[in-house]
Amino acid sequence: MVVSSIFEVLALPVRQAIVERLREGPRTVGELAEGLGLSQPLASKHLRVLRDSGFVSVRAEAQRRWYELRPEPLREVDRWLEPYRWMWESRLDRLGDRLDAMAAEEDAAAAPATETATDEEKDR
Amino acid sequence: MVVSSIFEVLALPVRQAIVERLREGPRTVGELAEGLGLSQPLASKHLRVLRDSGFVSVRAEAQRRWYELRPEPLREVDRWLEPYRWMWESRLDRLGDRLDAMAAEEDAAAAPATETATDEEKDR
DNA sequence: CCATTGCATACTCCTTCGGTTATATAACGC
DNA sequence: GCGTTATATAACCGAAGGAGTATGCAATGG
Repeated sequence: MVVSSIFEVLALPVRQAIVERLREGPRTVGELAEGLGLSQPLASKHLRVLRDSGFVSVRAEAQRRWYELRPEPLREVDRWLEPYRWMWESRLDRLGDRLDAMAAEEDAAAAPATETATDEEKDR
Repeated sequence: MVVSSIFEVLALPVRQAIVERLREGPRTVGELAEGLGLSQPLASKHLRVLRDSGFVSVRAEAQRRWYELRPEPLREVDRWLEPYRWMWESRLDRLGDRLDAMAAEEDAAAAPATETATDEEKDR
C-alpha cells in the first residue's frame, strides 16, 4: 500500500483498533491478532502498513515481534488539525487566527437555510 | 460510500484538499472544481461524501450550492487524538493521563533495538 | 418560452485493496 | 536434529470505490 495521506492508514477501523490497542503498550502480532479477532496473516499485513507509515516500530525478541506505537504520525494529525481548532474553540488567544481566516473569507457570499447529513434533510 | 470511520473521509487527498479549501469560507461546486482541477461531477461526488459524513453543509442559492465547513467531524478527530497527546506533550498537567496509561501497560514486555519505516531498515 | 448555467445522479470501467489460504522462514525447546 | 511456535509473505479472489462520460433537472435571464 502506497500511503499518500496519513489518514489513509487510520481509515480502516481494524487499523484504528490496532493503534488503540497499542496505546496500552507494546504487543506481539499474536496478541494483537488474538485480542482483535484477526487471522495472524491479516494482523501482520496491517502491521506492515502501520510500520511503513511510521505508526509503529518493531523489536525482535526470539521469534516474537513486539510492535510499539510511535508518536510522530499522530502528532502530524494533530498539526493538520491546528488551523481548524478555532472552529470549536472560542478561546481568546485563538482570536488572531480567527481574524486571519476571516480576511480570507471576505470574497465568499452569504445565504439562508443549511442542509446537513446530521439532520432530516438527508433523503429528499 | 458507507462511512464507518471519520478518517475514511479524509483518507483521499482530493477530499482533504476540498476541506482545506473550505477553510477559506463557503464555496460553490464550480469554484471548488475549478480551483482544484476536478471535473464537476467528481467534485459533486466528493462533496456528497463530505455532506453525508457531516463535514460540510449546503445552502441553495438559485442554481448555486454553497458548501460550508462544519466543525463537528473535525472536532471528533481532535477528541480521538486526545488519549495520545501525552506521547508528544510532556506537560505536567498531562501526567495524570500518563499514569493511567502506565497502569494499563504493566503487563507488556520489554526489549532491544527498534525498527521503523522512517529509517533505513525499510527494505531488507 | 428557450437557451444557458449549475449541479446531481446513473452508469460503466478499472484499479485497488482487504481478507483468506497456503507456504516459507527462523528461532525455540527438547 | 526435529517438531513446534511465531511471524512474514505470496497468490488468489471478490468487493468496493474512484474517475470518466452522459444525462437529467431546476432555476435563470433574456
